[in-house]
Amino acid sequence: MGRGKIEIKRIENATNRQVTYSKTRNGLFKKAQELTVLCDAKVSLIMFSSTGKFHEFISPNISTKAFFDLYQKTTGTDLWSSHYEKMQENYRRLKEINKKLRREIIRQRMGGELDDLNIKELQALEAKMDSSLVFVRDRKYHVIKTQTYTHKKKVRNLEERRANLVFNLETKLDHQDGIVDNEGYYEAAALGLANGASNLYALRLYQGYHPNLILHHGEKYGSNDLRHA
Amino acid sequence: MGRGKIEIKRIENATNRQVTYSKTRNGLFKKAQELTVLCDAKVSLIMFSSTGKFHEFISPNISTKAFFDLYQKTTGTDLWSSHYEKMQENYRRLKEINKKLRREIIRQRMGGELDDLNIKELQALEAKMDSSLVFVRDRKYHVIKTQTYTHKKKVRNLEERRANLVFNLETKLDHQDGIVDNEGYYEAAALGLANGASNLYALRLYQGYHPNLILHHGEKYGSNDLRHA
DNA sequence: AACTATTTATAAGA
DNA sequence: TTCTTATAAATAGTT
Repeated sequence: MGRGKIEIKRIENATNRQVTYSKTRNGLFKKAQELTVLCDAKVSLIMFSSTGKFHEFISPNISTKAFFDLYQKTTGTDLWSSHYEKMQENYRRLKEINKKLRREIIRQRMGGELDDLNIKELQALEAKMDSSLVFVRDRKYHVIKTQTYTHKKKVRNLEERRANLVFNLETKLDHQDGIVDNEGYYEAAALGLANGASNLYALRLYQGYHPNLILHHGEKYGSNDLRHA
Repeated sequence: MGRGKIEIKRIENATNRQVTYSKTRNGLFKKAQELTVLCDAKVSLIMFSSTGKFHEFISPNISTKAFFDLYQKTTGTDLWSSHYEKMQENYRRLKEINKKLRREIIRQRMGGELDDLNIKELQALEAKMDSSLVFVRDRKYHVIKTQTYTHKKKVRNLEERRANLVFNLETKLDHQDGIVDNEGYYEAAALGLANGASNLYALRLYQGYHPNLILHHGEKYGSNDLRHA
């Protein structure tokens, strides 16, 4: 509107463009202000000219921050998310470091940083460590005891099984006489029961500690029940 | 502008207000759009009606996020800071918890959570604690030794000083003969040097541990130099 | 939502 | 930039 009508396209003349920007900007601000008052609305109007100049209007009944919060709440968008993510990434990283430190603390802190402690603190620390050590030792002995007991139980189980199998085999052989001699021997060998081999296994098992090893040997007996011993 | 001029104040009639809001909003959007094209500007226009209805225009040559980033960069304000602060507060809080946990770990972890460790881990932990305990004990003994040495030094110092004072007093008495007998005795008593009292002090000091106690007694000798012993 | 009389905004010129 | 002014554009009140 004015002396002549203009086409809505970029004004190439920089001066004209600047003038039009200035005029229209004022018009917009005035209208925004009117809208705020007349209609009790909240308006945020921000603009940057082609030369980067910045102008802003915001309704006086709200702060910029509150306006943006309202904007986000209304639109459901989260303009902070990228910032959040960066911080959370940082947060996770530091959390991981802390986790590592926690582990390291147990192993190394005892040896260092004692210089800051006075005699009382040192005595308290010593007492606490002493009693903690008792806990650790108790636990260790308990584990060893349990493990030994379990091993003994397994061995007992194996020996019983061996005895049964030997008994069965002998009974079988007794009943079948010499008819299946070779088969009988083959079976006994396959089961690891021929001669004193089984006793050797039992001895080893008693000395060994690793349960998996036991099970591995146990499987040679063809008995899955051992897994639950 | 229209059939009649209106005063720029809140329109009380809700329907009229809504109509005016709608018309003016469209006008604003049109102008914002024109400004964007004619002047190659970046415009953000956001508004909320009195009933909370939301409408937005943003120049197509920029995203909302980029616009806000530009806004912050230009204005120097940081709309994220409050969010940052909340997170940082949370962060600080968790850091404090971690700090406490770290201390607690040293004191309590040894006694608990041992159930998850196997025999090898227990043995390693026992060994580590054992050697750590040696460190603590060494440190404790070192502190005790240093403290004892310091005490001995102080006592030696006190004894030297006492000897000097006694010597000076005797010299004084010798030179002044019986003229100031009473004064001399008074002075000696005030200084805590009469008869064997000073020896008792020295003995106590040697047995005591608290430096302040020593200084307190030392002050009775009227010598501030003892503070630096 | 349209109409339109009237007000308001502004293009061009100074 | 600002002022002026002719003219375009927006819109208050009405239908």
